[in-house]
Amino acid sequence: MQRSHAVQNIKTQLNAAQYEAVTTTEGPVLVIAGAGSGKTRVIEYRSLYLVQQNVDPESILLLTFTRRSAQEMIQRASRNDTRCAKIDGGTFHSFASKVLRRVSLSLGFSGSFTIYDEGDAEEAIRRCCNKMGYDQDKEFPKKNELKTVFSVCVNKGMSVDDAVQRMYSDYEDFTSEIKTVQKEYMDYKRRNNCLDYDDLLIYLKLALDNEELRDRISSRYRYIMVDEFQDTNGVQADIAQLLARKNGNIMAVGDDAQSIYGFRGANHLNILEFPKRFPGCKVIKLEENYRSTQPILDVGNAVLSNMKHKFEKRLVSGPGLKGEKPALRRFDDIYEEAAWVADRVQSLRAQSVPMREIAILFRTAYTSMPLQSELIKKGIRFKLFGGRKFYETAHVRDVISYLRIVANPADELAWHRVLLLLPGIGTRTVERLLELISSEDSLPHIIDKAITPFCAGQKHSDVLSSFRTVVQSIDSPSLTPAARLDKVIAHYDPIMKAKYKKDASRAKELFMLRNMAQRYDSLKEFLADVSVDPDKEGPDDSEYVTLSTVHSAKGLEWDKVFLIGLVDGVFPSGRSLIENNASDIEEEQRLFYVAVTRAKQELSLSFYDKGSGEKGSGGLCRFIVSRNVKETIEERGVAAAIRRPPAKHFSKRRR
DNA sequence: GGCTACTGTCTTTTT
DNA sequence: GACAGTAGCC
Ligand SMILES: Nc1ncnc2c1ncn2[C@@H]1O[C@H](COP(=O)(O)OP(=O)(O)OP(=O)(O)O)[C@@H](O)[C@H]1O
Repeated sequence: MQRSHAVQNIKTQLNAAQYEAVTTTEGPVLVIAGAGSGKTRVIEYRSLYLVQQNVDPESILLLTFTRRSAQEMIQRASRNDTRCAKIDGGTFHSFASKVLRRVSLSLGFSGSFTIYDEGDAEEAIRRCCNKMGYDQDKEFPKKNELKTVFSVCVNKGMSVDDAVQRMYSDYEDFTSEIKTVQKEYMDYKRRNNCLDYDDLLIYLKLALDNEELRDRISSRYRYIMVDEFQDTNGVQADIAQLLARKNGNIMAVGDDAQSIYGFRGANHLNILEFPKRFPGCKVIKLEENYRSTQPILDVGNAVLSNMKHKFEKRLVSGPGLKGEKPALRRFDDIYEEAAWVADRVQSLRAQSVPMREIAILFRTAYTSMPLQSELIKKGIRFKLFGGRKFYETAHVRDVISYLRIVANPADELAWHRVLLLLPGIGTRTVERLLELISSEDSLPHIIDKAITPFCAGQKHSDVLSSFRTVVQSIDSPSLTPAARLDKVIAHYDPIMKAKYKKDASRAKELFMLRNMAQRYDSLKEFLADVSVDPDKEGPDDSEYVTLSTVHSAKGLEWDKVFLIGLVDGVFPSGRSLIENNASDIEEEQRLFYVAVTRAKQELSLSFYDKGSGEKGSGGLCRFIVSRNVKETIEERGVAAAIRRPPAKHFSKRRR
């Protein structure tokens, strides 16, 4: 009785196609539909529906693109039925990290592995190059280029030869050296008990390829749902398939026109070929858009129609929402634009528009700096997404490294970092110490055999013994991660003050880190989340404007959206133009489509003249210049720009 | 010999 | 503002 009431309730929240997707629980299902058509809502209500059919929530697995979106969906479903909180969800990477801690021994490595972020991986590669003496050659590929090659090999399933030829043909003469570095790098990670992001996927797939392990991992999952399937890569699609092999109940959701992670190996063909991969798959299309007004959708449609790959879909507002044509404004420079946007946000605030319903989107995070200072000047609170900084700043990494050596004493990069901070120790001494450290197998041994003897005859013996004491004291398993951080920070504080003079913001950030750590009981979990979950803070219900890269805005929506910096060479990015690679530029175009379709009621487009540099025209973004797109927008003069006195030319010089 | 402080270069997008 | 490379200092 109660159940049918609940199902009835679900039905009222969905249209017919959505309802069909929600209630088709058995077998493979593909939901493919345009932006704002209610795909996310399908996943949310399907989770709820399953649980209300008395499916064990722990047997439902929800794989999404960011952990934040998984958590949000689960949270919303839980509001209707608290059992939903037990649904298992996360990104492919976070799922892999969790599973591998459990089964790593069967694959031949310890469960206490460290996860490298991009910076760590590059540093490890640098060390491998040095070891081989390749760093002497100035022409040799840079470490980040090498990382890209290795990553492409994994994520696009290519050989080193193909990857080098396709992406860096200049380096073809180095191909055999590059292969050597790759081997060295793999060896290095194994010795140090570390995995990079790609390894997480590779090893998870490896585990799933083994029948017995696959059973151990996947038997508990009876229903699997994957969001944003157009942005999965080959390995991830394989993983999904292997996980679903037993029960066959898998739903993929996505929109091929919104594929924006090709640079990371995503293959938008995955979603189109999903029915081939899963024979008997039911394909459901959602036709109506519930998010945006028709004039906003018209811009999206015009962009869609310009794409080389033709998408037959057209976005139509289901409820027939009316609204203003999106406006396009031109500014003299980026500072004018920033000042104008900040002004507009301020007047919206004066009209009591909730700040949560406003977002300012841009192609690259660092171009938002002028805007940030304008908002600060006006006392408008904002939160920045994308352009990942926090965990990458030197001081945060320093502090985290102390914890890493405790969690995994074989983590050479962490030792390297921590030792270099000590006075009187430079690169040479660090290398000597690392040599000693690598031959010991536990932290106490390392301290006894390597650190203590070294400290003996040193000048700065006071600092060195303080270092030793701290490392020893944070090795106690009974301490919480936060308590350990306290000790580390106490030791690190004077080092930081010496390194960065008077910088209060860094101390504040370490305090934030400590607060985050407080939510964890286990050190390993905390460290795993630091690398696998970029989401820094907990829930925050204060009022703030969202500043975000378009990539990080995927799947989200706001009443008012300002899309700034629509300058050819900025958006599309200069990098994509310089290579003149058609598929890169198309990805930028899809990115623009994603950006436009975030807005519910009001969309403002703006650009400034940059003057043509080497890359791009420096004028208006090429995706807007097309006649059919221009017809969907309203070009506005900028009264505000004239109002601005030359004050900000001042700030321009100072920036 | 090894450490440190200084200078010039370059900055897409993210798990 | 972070990093690589370099010159000078202990
Ligand atoms: N059946 C419906 N009736 C009314 N509103 C709906 C319905 N389905 C979805 N919506 C609303 O439409 C908006 C967009 O939905 P949703 O975020 O699920 O779309 P999406 O397809 O996931 O979009 P994107 O591809 O951009 O991620 C949301 O505000 C959602 O609440």
